[in-house]
Amino acid sequence: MQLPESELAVMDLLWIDAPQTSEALITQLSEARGWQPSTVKTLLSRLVAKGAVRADREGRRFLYWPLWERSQCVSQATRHFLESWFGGQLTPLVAHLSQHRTLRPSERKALAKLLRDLEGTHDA
Amino acid sequence: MQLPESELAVMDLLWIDAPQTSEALITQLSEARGWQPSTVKTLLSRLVAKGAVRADREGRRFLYWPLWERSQCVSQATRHFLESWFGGQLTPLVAHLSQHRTLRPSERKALAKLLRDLEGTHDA
DNA sequence: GATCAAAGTCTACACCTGTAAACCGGAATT
DNA sequence: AATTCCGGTTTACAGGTGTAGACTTTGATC
Repeated sequence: MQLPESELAVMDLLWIDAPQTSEALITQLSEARGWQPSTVKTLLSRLVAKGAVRADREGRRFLYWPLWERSQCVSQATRHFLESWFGGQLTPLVAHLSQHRTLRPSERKALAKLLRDLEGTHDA
Repeated sequence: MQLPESELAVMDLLWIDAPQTSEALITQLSEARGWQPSTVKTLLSRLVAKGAVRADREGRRFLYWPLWERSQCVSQATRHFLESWFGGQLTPLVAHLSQHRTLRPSERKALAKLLRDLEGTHDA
């Protein structure tokens, strides 16, 4: 469930659209990150090896599907991040951001709205 | 400004209280993480090497001070994390947390209050 | 059927990280 | 002065990560 940076780049593409051929992934990542085809192939192998991606043979090539769900990975990464820096709490993170001007007013408003919406939706 | 997990553990102690001797750090980390004295020494060396910590000779031993500011490191780590998973935005993170029941009501309330407070404090 | 090209597998290699033992120099103690 | 002990420096070593070349296989083409 742990995804290093470069493997994440591959997963991100598969989460946007699946299945995809290595060719498609190579094209996108070559452009977006300047990676060589080999690099992408290696990453795909590693992802398949760790069970994050499934490779279905389709004729001569493979079709790659993400097996790990994005939301799962996000949860994991988020938990880890908050744990490491904010005692596992979200509030201190927001406090930090606001203290450092990193929380733009638009974001603050969006957040406030989101919280207002939640207030009703969720149970007490 | 990048701090791997284990070095962060050392910094966390120095951010709580500085300066500290290696002995003090070793004691705490031996207890908290089960690390051998050598491990802590290695981490201190690495931190000094990368300029995150200063070692001031005091008689036979050193006193260690954090040079990197916690808030700086937090900002860096946060930016990186949000960038990696949420397109650099905070709102999607909160949305994710709320969708996955990871946002306890108490946290939600604390957050709402924080945002209300900010509303006045900050400029338009 | 021989050949080519593309997709996949193996090998590589340097750097980072976690974890720690070995060693060394000087201060404290006997 | 000899010995011990403690803090600091060096060396170690395996596993993960970024990045990619070399080699292999297999369908496609001449």
